[in-house]
Amino acid sequence: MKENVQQILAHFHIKQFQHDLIHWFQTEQRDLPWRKDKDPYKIWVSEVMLQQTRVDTVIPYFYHFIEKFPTLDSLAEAEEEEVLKAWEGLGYYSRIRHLHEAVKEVKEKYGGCVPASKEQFSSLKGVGPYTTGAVLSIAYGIPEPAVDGNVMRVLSRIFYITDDIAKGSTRKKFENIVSKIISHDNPSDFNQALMELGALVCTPKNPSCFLCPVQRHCRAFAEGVETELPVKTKGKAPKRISFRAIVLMNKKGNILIQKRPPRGLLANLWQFPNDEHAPTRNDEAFVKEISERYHVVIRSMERIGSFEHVFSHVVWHIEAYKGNALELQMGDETNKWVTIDELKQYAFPVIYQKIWQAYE
DNA sequence: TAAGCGTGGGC
DNA sequence: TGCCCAAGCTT
Repeated sequence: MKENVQQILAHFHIKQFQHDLIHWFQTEQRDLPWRKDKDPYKIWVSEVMLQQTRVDTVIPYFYHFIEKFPTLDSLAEAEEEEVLKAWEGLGYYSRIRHLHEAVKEVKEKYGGCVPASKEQFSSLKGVGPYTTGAVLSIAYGIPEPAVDGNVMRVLSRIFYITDDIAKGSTRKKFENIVSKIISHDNPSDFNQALMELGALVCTPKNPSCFLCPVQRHCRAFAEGVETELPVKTKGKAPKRISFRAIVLMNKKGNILIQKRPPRGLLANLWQFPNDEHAPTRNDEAFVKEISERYHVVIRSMERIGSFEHVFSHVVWHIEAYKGNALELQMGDETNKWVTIDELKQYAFPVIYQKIWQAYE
């Protein structure tokens, strides 16, 4: 039997909760680079970077990205290749492709000013319900819910909610609750405080309830069940895929690289020749496959290592080689022979960076 | 609705 | 070590 929102909020001291939470945030919040001003563009960039990504990982990327693209217009005018390079290593690369497309639209349609309209902003590429609420509340002070994993964890404990947070439909229930309890005087600090509390105090494991500013409002703490919340079902085990890759050098000392397709895993990033699409069973078949697909003659080949890389939904096992080759065709848009120096301009996924390190 | 989509850190 | 995770969105 699930309670409705009205029942959940019965006897809940909203004003007191808002004050306890916001006061704590204003005292204890971390000094983070995207909190230095309320520039909607910078807030937006930070929110996209922070999707499924830790604060400590994001900080150096944020500094570098904002230095390189200090304004929305500068990002809108940048080349895709350069933008992707600034995202190299952050993961979930569709985020930056969508952000790039979105800022171009903002430049064209809204003169480079991030729209404060929920309808307009949320229609942009890569902007979902969370990002909409986060940017509108933090940058513009608009009282919209910004429900992420932190908020669902915190509120599942505060209100003893046992819905499975792995289900998409559960987020709406929390948005409904937040829209009832959000501070209209300070929606920015309220939303950020819920997330900050989840990151610093109301953590997934071993929550620090003894120093929680809203302990007196928490049903889970009162019942002693905080470590059993939130309820979250597990995903299925990732598939394993094995294939080979090879770093090829021609007589001029150039390296062959290939741009990945514009959709799917690691879209638009660069890689070394491989047989991912049709894994071969032995060296002979591998040489034949690479020769035909990449229009090269492989003159020598040597194994340089074995690599495993775990993605969210798949595990790659790569046998890596290096070799010398003759090129039979000039390069094109997706297959290029580049100098070792030029390699640095192209964005590679981490697994191929590791293979390059083994080659060097 | 659920799968696809990265990476690095913590325990 | 092998899991779980971290400020989600798209299809």
